[in-house]
Amino acid sequence: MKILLVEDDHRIAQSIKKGLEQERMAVDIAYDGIEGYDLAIDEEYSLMILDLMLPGMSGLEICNKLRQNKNQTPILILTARSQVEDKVEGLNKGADDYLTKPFAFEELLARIRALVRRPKNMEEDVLTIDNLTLNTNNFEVTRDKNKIKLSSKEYALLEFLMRHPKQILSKEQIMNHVWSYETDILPNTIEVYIRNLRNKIDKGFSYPLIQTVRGFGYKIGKNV
Amino acid sequence: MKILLVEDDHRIAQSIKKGLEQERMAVDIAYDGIEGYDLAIDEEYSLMILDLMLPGMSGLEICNKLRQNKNQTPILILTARSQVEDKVEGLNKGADDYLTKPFAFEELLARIRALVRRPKNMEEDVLTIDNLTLNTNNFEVTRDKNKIKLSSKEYALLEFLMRHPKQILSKEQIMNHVWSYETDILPNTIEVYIRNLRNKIDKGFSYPLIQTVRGFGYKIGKNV
DNA sequence: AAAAGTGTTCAGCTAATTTTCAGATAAACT
DNA sequence: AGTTTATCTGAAAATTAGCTGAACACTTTT
Repeated sequence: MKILLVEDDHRIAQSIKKGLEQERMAVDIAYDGIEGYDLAIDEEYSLMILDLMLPGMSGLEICNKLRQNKNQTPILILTARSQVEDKVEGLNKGADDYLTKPFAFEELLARIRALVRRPKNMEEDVLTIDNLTLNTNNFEVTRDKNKIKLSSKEYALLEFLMRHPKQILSKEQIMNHVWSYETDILPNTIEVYIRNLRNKIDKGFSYPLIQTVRGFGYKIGKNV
Repeated sequence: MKILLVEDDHRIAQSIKKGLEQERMAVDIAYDGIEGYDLAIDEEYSLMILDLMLPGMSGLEICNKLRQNKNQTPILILTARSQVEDKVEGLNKGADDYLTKPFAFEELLARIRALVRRPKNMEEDVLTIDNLTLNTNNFEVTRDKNKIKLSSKEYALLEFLMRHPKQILSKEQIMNHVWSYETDILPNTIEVYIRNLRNKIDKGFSYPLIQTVRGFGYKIGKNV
């Protein structure tokens, strides 16, 4: 999957690129609107991510022009919170979805997954680990048929763990994926969330699914 | 692989250079920002390592200017712990990653490997010596299919040994690579770690894989 | 306006890890 | 054989990672 990212803020661009590459996607970056537009017409992308505010040509302009040229590639618009009013206009001009900054990386991933999901390649949207399930459509989490109520951060953390089963995820990785790139939290915050999750999904069951790997991080799965 | 290192602390610069050259990389050093910037535009590097605090021109300034000139070379920023807040700004200006001082040399190497890893030349991330394997993705270590649990220092030491099979590594080399350049440990600490590793990966097997070379150091591999 | 829920921090605790110490072993050198 | 020096070892001491109950500031619900 090849993605075009047009974003003038190098920090955001690099961190998105890094994250997407970890998900085995190929990412081209353009740091201004003109460069972005040129790439968009020259290359074949599965998805384009456009920042709204860009030097040279705005995301909306790019979007508009591409659609006029019958380019059907899915487009995701990034906008600052103050620009939310532009949402309507953005979707008008042919964008398929939008995401307000700042966002947690996993939010972006979720949008991307939704946009490039083709009816044919039925993606699995119920994640399952042992007798624990997480339904990404209705956000329902169950263990052994028992419904479990989670707060949104707890849910986001659990989803991240479940998307990387058996992998050890460090606190830093968790921080970078589950929290917005602007927030700065202590490592202890993650410990607290892990405890909360354990209280909800492990407590009362015969074996735990969240494992601590001291010195490295956490992983999800039945312990072998 | 040619690397530019811009660092005004001679001690750190030299020790990094020495370490990288051992890894068969060519290293140019600049001791101030201006010299560094000039080298960066004159030469072609595969990677640049910039200290944040530099006489003449700061690492950020260099980074910024290079990016403005469309220089795409990966940049790794070194920052003191007290300057962590600058992380945001650093990544803003186009740096690809950052590392806080003090660090163990192997941490730096890991970042470098990540930054210059090209999607095409799938690097091997499972190290193997005889029937001993170390998976750098999930930190799993096995000998003859038996999973072995290591603490993080034990793991770091074993990884270092396994990345240099059959080479004799002196206690000093081990100290410089596996421990942060600030920590000061007795040589005996390494002896203790070697014993711990032996207890976990050699004990109970018909032949040992960790060899002592009296007067020189240690090496890993089946003894011939 | 009160109550309940959420995200985050804090301080104290425990247990594992890291480091040191002091005596034992073993190789190398007279 | 005796001495010297490097390495090994068991155990103690110091340090740190992770867990926990509770507090705090905010939001949302009632």
